[in-house]
Amino acid sequence: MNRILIIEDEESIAALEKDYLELSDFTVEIENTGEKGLERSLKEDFDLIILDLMLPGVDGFEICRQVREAKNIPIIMVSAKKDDIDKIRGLGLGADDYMTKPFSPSELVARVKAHMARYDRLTQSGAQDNEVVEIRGLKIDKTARRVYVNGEEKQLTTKEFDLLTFLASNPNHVYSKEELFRNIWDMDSIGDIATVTVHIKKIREKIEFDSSNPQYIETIWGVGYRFKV
Amino acid sequence: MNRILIIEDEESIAALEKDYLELSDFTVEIENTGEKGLERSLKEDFDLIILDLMLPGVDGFEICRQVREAKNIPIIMVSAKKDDIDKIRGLGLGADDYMTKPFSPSELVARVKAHMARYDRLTQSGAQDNEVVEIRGLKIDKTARRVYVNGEEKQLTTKEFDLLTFLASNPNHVYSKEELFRNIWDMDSIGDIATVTVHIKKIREKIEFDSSNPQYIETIWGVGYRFKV
DNA sequence: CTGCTTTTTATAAAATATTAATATATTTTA
DNA sequence: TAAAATATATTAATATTTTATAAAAAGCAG
Repeated sequence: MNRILIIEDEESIAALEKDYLELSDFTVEIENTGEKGLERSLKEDFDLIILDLMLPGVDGFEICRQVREAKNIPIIMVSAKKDDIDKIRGLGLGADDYMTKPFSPSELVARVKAHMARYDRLTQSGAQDNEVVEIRGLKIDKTARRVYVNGEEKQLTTKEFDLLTFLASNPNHVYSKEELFRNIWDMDSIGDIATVTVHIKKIREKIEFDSSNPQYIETIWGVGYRFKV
Repeated sequence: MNRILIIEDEESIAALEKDYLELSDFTVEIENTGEKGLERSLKEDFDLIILDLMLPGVDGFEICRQVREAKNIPIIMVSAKKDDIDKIRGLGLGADDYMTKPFSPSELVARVKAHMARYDRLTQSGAQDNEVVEIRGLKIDKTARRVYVNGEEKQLTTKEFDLLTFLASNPNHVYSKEELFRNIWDMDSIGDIATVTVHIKKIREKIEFDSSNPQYIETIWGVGYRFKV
């Protein structure tokens, strides 16, 4: 799944871009201010950013600079003034592309695709050993032991991570608390299976939108738990 | 040193491009035919290719396709016809950029620089065993065994350097203390993994701004350590 | 011997895991 | 259908584990 963040204060333009990109199966989110856009760019896990230059608050130059300092993802800068392009280049901010308004949406889509393809080409070839499980917005990077929900990283503890990873790696399979305990805890550890319940609750608190109506880990009454796929 | 190959049959244009690029300290070579250009592209080790579409013999489309099959280096395609750009895109040949003649030489230079910078950025950061690792202000020169934080050199001892280098060379990967010990200490050395902890602390004291809130080496409780990328 | 690095040891501090008690929800049974 | 029985959810207190820190001991090169 490819997530794109559009940072653009003109809502109609942002909405238009979003529509076209979604037709090409991208997941698109919009922020209207520089502050929010910068914050989410750094915190969440987007695959590409479309960045307007003129923004209320933090401007595009500064956002580009800060994002590039932290990440290598493609950044496409958008500006109404043709002169700005030279300025962006001159500053060496590390933007990957520049478009002047107005532009055709299909042109934007073409460029987005090209940048993502190149990014994949250049980064994937560098032996990536990360084992990743991804189901409906939940992404588990086993090597890095990171968990993301819709791109946002969640901090799980060791047992929480192990338990979630076990369930997510065997989706659609119902495990009793005893089975979960045997699989995740040490063989010889004598313990109460109530601790499984508590951990499930904690995981839900962290990854579920509505913890009392879980969409990832389901309770099967009288039997155990199941990761819904 | 950055080597560029220009594949272009109009000698005057090729010469002009070469002149400008050499002013920016690139090493430039020219081929006038598709055959020779393709052969050298595959055989030699260029950092970027500027490729004219209309060529006697093998045309630009075919050259682009074949080079891209073998290498990831940036390819800038040049054409006299604006319509060709859509065609190149449509074919998904994996060209990195397109320019229509006539274009200003400074424009070309700017694009060449941008593409090389991106290429370096994306390939160097992908955990390879480069001699220099650079992540968010931390620079490790493995050959010289020097460490810099925001340009300032820090004096690390042998073990500290080895441990930091190992982690930074495999960023985003969580390693247990046992794994770190096995990888950095001699196989047969019987030791306490507590020594890993102590070294981590010492490294943090030297490279972190706030040692108790580390931004390079993270602690993954109950599991080990991870170099944050 | 001397100064530096590395390792060990002990203790403090931090984070996490478990237990236990209570509340809530679901199923069973009368 | 209501009460009882059972299972899970929630919360908070307690226990355990893990790591950080500091300092001493051991090792080592000049």
